[in-house]
Amino acid sequence: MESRTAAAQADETTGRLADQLLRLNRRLHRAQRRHLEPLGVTPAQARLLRTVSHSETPPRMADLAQRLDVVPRAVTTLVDALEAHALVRRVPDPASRRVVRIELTDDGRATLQRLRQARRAAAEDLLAPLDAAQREALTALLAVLDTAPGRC
Amino acid sequence: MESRTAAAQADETTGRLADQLLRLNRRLHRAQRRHLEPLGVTPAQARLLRTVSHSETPPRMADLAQRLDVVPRAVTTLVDALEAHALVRRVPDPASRRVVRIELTDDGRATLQRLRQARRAAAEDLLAPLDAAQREALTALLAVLDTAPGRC
DNA sequence: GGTTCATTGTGAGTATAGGTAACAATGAAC
DNA sequence: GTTCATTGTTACCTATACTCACAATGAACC
Repeated sequence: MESRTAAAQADETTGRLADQLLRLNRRLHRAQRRHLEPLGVTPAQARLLRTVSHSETPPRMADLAQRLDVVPRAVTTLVDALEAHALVRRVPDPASRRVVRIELTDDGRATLQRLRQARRAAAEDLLAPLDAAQREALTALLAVLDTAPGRC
Repeated sequence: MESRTAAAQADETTGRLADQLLRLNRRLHRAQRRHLEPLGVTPAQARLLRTVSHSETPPRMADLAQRLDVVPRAVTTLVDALEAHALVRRVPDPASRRVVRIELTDDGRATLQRLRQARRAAAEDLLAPLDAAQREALTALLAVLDTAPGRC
């Protein structure tokens, strides 16, 4: 009987998490949009931009798709938009004519700087209620989820 | 100098959280979609269905918008879809001809049951790497964020 | 050589989830 | 009774990501 109660409790907790995450994500998305709007960059574009900047060598489209955990086709649209704003450049790979490498432009690097501040502000908006220790705890837990994909 | 390092560390943590949440949310969304698809219900519709079921009295559209933290227009679309599948019913309010109240149908109640299991399975997929204590800690942290909206 | 097969990126089209703006119907306040 | 706020909705737009199909390329194999 007690084990059933405990199990029900665990189910309740597990079920609640989905709602909490969805709700939080919606707020995060809004906060990001608000802060990124003046830069003319959407959240997904910003993420791609950061991913490019974190790569030692200019990544291929397929690399980006993998790192962003997205289907390759989705990367095309994002790069299209960023290239239209001259923040990145599609560069042919000399070694293989199939691959396209993505490079940051000077404009891209510049907006990346402003973007970091915007992101920090957005996260700050959202995370204001948590102190430093709680944020550490939260990232630690999320890191476990991110690195160990479970049954997904 | 050390304080700058600590501040930089905090910024790094704060910034990381955004990425982690976005990534996790994408996975959650996929897991939900996978599990809900056989039921013919999308994640947002499922959430609305649950919200209706948690209300003592049949909620108004505006109530749902507020509880779901979306704009009223978004609720219309969701209810349209659910009503098309005969899972909910729009009922005129006798007290005011402006308001529309949303009631679960018998079919709605039935799918709600199957839906709970699907959601549990989806959450389980995602949260497999965490033990019960960690899940408790995570919900606790998220609850703080949900209830105290910070500067949003 | 050529044939087959896998990789890479993208066009076309779709779905989901949300948002704005305008509006008609209604209720409330003065 | 005129003005104002609330409620839901019509119409349209955006962001994000998906599938499917396909052309171009490279690699492997005979």
